[in-house]
Amino acid sequence: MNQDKQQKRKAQILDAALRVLVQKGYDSSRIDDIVKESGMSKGAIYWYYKSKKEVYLALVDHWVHRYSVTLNHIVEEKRPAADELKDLFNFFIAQYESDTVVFKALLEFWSLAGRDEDFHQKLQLVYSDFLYLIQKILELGKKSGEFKDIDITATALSIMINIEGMIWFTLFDVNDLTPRRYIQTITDFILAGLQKKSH
Amino acid sequence: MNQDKQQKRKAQILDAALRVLVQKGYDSSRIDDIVKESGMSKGAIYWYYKSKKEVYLALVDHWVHRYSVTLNHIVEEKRPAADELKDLFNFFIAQYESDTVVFKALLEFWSLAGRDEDFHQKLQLVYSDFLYLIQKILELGKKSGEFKDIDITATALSIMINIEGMIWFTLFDVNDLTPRRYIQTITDFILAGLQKKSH
DNA sequence: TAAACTAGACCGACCAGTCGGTTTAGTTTA
DNA sequence: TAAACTAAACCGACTGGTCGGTCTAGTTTA
Repeated sequence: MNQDKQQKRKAQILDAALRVLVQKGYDSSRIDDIVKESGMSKGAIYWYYKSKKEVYLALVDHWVHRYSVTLNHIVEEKRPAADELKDLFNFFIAQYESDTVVFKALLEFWSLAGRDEDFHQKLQLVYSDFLYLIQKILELGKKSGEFKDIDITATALSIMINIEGMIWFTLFDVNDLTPRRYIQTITDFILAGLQKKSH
Repeated sequence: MNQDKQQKRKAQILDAALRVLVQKGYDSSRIDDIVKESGMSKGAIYWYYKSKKEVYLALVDHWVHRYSVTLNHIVEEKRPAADELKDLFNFFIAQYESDTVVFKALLEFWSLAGRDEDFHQKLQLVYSDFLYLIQKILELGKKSGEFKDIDITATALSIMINIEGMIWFTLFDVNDLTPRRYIQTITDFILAGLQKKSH
């Protein structure tokens, strides 16, 4: 069986695992749920992954890989820092509007990171990279004279937290506030705080 | 047995439940863990609460009640909106610095809200109230002419998300960034975005 | 024909909640 | 005031069910 087919099979398992994860949470998600959801057999799942935990660790990698391609692309081409930030926000809006399930899963992984060292290590790395990426944008804006002299680390974290905060919309209602309007508001807000007055 | 003793017993259970919750997560937390942690017997716990779920639902109420006293106090006395906001932030810094365990538990409750209707309803209410409180402060600042004409709902949510974002520090490391420095940075940031230029 | 499966029985560990019984604190009786 | 009584508070062994992971015996795919 070729690599492609194997990748498809793995993706089939991970897709099922993702759906199960957001419905039940990690601890209450059953291998048999993944069996049902994926349409594969228990044997097949244990053929590709050696344990339940391995499945979910692979799920993190799967999505990190998907996201990092686009994210790195945003920073690579040199443009005004403000535009790069906007692209970043827009990417996550688009992501949210096309499918909220990944955001829901994220919450579960945060929770897991708090009590499992393997998940903690993996996510620590993911977030270090993500923060580094935002910091690069901020530094760029600072060096080019586009941005004020702000605390880059703290600002980067705030930006990240506001993006991750979209999880909130998957959980609760806020009057008629949409993620799009939310992100647009905080984009304006953040840029107002960052940019030097141009007049 | 008098009310006081009963309340003490319940607090003893809830304290233990909180510690167990952050160590194991909801689904993997065992009644026997609470037994061990509280020094009480299984029978005693089931005497006060009819199920595991009831214990944790009571835990939410317990802390909501504790927090709401202070929070409402901050808004009650009429002072400049910026000062009220600062007090809000300072309250959560103090809270975090004295004990991070409640922040960790919060994450678990968010996760639970995503898959359990009872927890969802309870937290929806908690957050509606909290958002309402922040909105009141923002409206106050707007009416008094202290603040610009911002999107109150979206700004309130962003403030809340940045506060809740302190959870991040219980999970991961960011270079040498502390919650205090983080909150101070975003306080400046937010106030800069909100306040009218005073010169 | 070897790898990639399917179906599902099975094992051992684990655990929420129950229940029969005991203790404690307080009240009534004689 | 001491014995008898009562109900709340509490104890912990036990049960019925659950589930991750294994394994077997056969089938399909490339």
